[in-house]
Amino acid sequence: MLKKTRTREKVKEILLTSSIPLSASDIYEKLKDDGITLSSIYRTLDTFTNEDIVVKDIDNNGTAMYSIHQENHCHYLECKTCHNKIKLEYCPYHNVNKKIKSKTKFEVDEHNVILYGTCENCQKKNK
Amino acid sequence: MLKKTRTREKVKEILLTSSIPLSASDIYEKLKDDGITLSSIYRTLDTFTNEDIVVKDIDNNGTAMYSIHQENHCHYLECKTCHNKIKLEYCPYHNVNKKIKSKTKFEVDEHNVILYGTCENCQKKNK
DNA sequence: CTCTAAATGCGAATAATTCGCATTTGCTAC
DNA sequence: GTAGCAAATGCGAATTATTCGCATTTAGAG
Repeated sequence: MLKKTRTREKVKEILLTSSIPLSASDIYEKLKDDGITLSSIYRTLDTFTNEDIVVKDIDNNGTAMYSIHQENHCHYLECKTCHNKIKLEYCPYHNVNKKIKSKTKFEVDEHNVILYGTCENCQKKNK
Repeated sequence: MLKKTRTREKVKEILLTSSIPLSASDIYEKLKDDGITLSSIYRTLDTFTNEDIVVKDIDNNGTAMYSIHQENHCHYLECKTCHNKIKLEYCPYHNVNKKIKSKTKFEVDEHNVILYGTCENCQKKNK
C-alpha cells in the first residue's frame, strides 16, 4: 500500500533508465526543475530501500548511491551448520571493486563469492 | 621519513590496541583530554592511510572506520589475461559482512573471494 | 643550536543527510 | 463525486562527518 505520487514515479523512472547507481543529488539535478525537493528525494529513496525496490550502497567517499534492485545478479550465503543456502538478492560488491581498482589498478569484472557462516536458525540452536 | 609526533604515536597506539575499527571521533574521544584536535586526527589518519599503515573503510552509515593494516588476512586478484596474481593486502569485506548480517541475520564468519579481472599491464596491452 | 618544512590548533566552511512543522495530496468510505 | 485522514511533500533549519585556511609550533637535518 505504497502511495503513488509524482515524486516516486519520477525517481523510479530515473533509476530504471540509469545504467549506473545514482546519488540523491544526481537525481535531484534531474528533478529540481519539476519543483521536487532534495529532502523528498531522500525520503523516497529511503522508502524504496525499505521496500527492496532499490539498493543503497555507500561509495568510497561515503556518499549513498542508489540503484534499482536487480534480481539477475546474486550471491549465496551457505550455512556451515545446516547447509541451507540463502539467496542474497543484491550484489554488495560493486563499490568494493571500485575501491580495488583505485588501489591496485586491477579491474575486476567477474567475481565469485562464497560466504560461509551461520544462519539465523542455527544461531538460535547454538545458544 | 614520517615525522614522529605525539598525535601520531597516540593515534597509532589506540588503533593497535583496539580489536575493532574506529572512527575519527571514536579516537578523538580518547584523546581530547590530551589536547589533540579532531582535525589533527583526521590528518593523521589520512597520512596513515596513504602510507598503508591503516586501512580506511566506509561503514554502512557512510562513516569512515580505521584499523591497523593487517597482513595475515588477504585476498588475491587473478588476471584473466596473464594469470598473474596480485595480493590484496587488506580485506575490504568486513563492512559488507555487517551489512549482510543486518539484512538477513546471516552471520558470515568465513569468506572465500576470488576476483577475476584484468591487471594494469594487460589493460595497456589490450588497447 | 639554527633553520625549515611539516604538523598542529583553532575555527570556519562544506557536503551529505535528517528533522520539524505547516501544507498538500492520495486513497478509502460513504 | 466528496469528505476526511493518514501519508507525502516543501521549506528551511539542524546535524554530522569531513575538509580547509591560516597562524603557530615542532621534529629533525645540517
